[in-house]
Amino acid sequence: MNEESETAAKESDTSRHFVRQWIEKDVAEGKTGGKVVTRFPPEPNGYIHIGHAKALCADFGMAALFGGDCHLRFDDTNPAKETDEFAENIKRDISWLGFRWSGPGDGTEPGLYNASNMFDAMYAIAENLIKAGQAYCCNLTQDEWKTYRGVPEKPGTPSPSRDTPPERNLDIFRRMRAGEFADGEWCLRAKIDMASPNIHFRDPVIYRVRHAAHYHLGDKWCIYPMYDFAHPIEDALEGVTHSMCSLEFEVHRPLYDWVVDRLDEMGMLVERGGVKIRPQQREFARLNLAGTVMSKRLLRQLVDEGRVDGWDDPRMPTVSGMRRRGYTPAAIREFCERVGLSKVESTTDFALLEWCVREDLNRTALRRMAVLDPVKAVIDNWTGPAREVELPDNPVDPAAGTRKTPFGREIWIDRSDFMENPEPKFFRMAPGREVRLRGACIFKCTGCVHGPDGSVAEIHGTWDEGSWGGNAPDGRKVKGTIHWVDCATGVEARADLFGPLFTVDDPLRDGPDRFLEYLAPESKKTVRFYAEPALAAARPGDRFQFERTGYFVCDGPLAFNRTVSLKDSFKPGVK
RNA sequence: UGCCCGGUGGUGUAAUGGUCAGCACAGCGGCUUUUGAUGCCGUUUGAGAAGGUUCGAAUCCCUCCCGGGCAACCA
Repeated sequence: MNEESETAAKESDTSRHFVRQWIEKDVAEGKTGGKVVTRFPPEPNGYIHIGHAKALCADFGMAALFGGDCHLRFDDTNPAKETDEFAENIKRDISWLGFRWSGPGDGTEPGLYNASNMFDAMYAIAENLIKAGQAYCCNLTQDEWKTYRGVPEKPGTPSPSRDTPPERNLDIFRRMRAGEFADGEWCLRAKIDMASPNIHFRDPVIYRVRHAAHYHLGDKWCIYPMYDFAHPIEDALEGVTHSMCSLEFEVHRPLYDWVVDRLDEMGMLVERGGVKIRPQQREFARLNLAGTVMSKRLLRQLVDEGRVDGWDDPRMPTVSGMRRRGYTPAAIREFCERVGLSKVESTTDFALLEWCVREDLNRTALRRMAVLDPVKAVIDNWTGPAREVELPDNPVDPAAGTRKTPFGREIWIDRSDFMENPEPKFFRMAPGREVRLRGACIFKCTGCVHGPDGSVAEIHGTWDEGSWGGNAPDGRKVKGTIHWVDCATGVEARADLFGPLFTVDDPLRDGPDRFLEYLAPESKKTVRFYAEPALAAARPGDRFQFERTGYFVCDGPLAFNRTVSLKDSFKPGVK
């Protein structure tokens, strides 16, 4: 397939989603001033996960598609739980996924913005609002406000402070900033519509008092802007044209537009190519993955309670977990593309992610032989010295080359490749049968000896010297081919095997307080195994296919994590 | 029960008033195979319901049903 048709085939699949059509239209109508600008705006209070990867693909993907910029913006408007460590990890994870932020930036580095670097501007805008009679200070308690705000079906009651004159509001607001009030004592509200059926229009809080040190600005501020106020300002001041977020923000959109209107009135919208850039928000469905949870709070709980070994535990749906699991950036991106973008709330099969991972790894991972559940097989008629077999490093990519592997009288094979009393359709090793030892020779099993507990302790057999290389000189067919490791030279290593973290597709079926009830009792299993000598050279991060077994990633000296098993159409017990 | 959003095979999606509703994953069957992998071929399964507009509706309108969101000084 040539490059052109490949692109065409892809476009017919999922890339013409509603977001793309929306941006295409705006570009055609000249609303972008010649450049599409998007942004990815994480709050640095946790690690990003596969759900963020979907947003990343949308934000960076759309910018790339239209030749524009995508900013990375830390939405650090709530100092309570934000840290530099989280911010740095987010940057590392985004880079690892292959995305590069671009654009002027706010002076820290190109393409990078921090909401906190716009606090001065936000404060000035708030004062302008007060002067224009569009915002007022309110000292109702949160409980009192609940009553004033009312219920959606009926109009709310105006705050007693609603008609305070601007001069007094300005005075209180400045005292809020000066630190004269305790948390919650006063706040600043936008004066909009107490009768609106949209609760977010009923005089929302836009600034609150919060005596907490900010991870970058320390104690410079004791008042902080709320998301609904800050986000449209950030977008506008950065010249963002298309601002994408998840579905739950749909009802916030009128407020987003209200703030943008105010900025427009104040003449604060940036101009580009002779056009005023008016940022717009659209919403798409979050990613849900069957068999896991995606909420930052719940993931944090798993970490804090020691249910997993950390944010980067290979069972976690975090980007750092997936990296340690051996997933590739390309596979994760491909997965996100295939999931697509829509407004339908949905749950994606884990199988699709695994397919994307295998698809990528099949092309790129070097093959090695490793026996995870070893049992010894002895070639009783082997008399000569040890030999070497040469095997392709990757049969689907001849350019990967070959490697040599020792072979001798005693080898390890996998316990599951031998059946003393073979069931129907089992065509691996069994007494009286021939099987091919991959790359080496045809082996005829003559029997086995048992250990004290009755299990198979050692398998015996003979080899057909004329079949060296794997094919019988008389042309007879041998259906089964199994992998092996030479006992004399094999290296011992450790592997962690992972299963689903939860026992059901939807761990939240009984609500977020009971998801731990569905935690799988044994989602991680550690085994010691033998592998061909070439595996000893593996460096952390190297990915391999253990032939007939699965894909593994090196996680330390002679330590491996199973990324995903190979598909296996052999169904034991099925006739 | 106020407002907003959404309903296409098992799953995720495409189509934008005009061929038998397409693609992918999963499933199933077959061929190839020195990985029961990969590759290749085939195949099962779908418009939430009822009306209406139209020569023609997944697409437009209406009613109903179902699912989700919104009432933090979180984001």
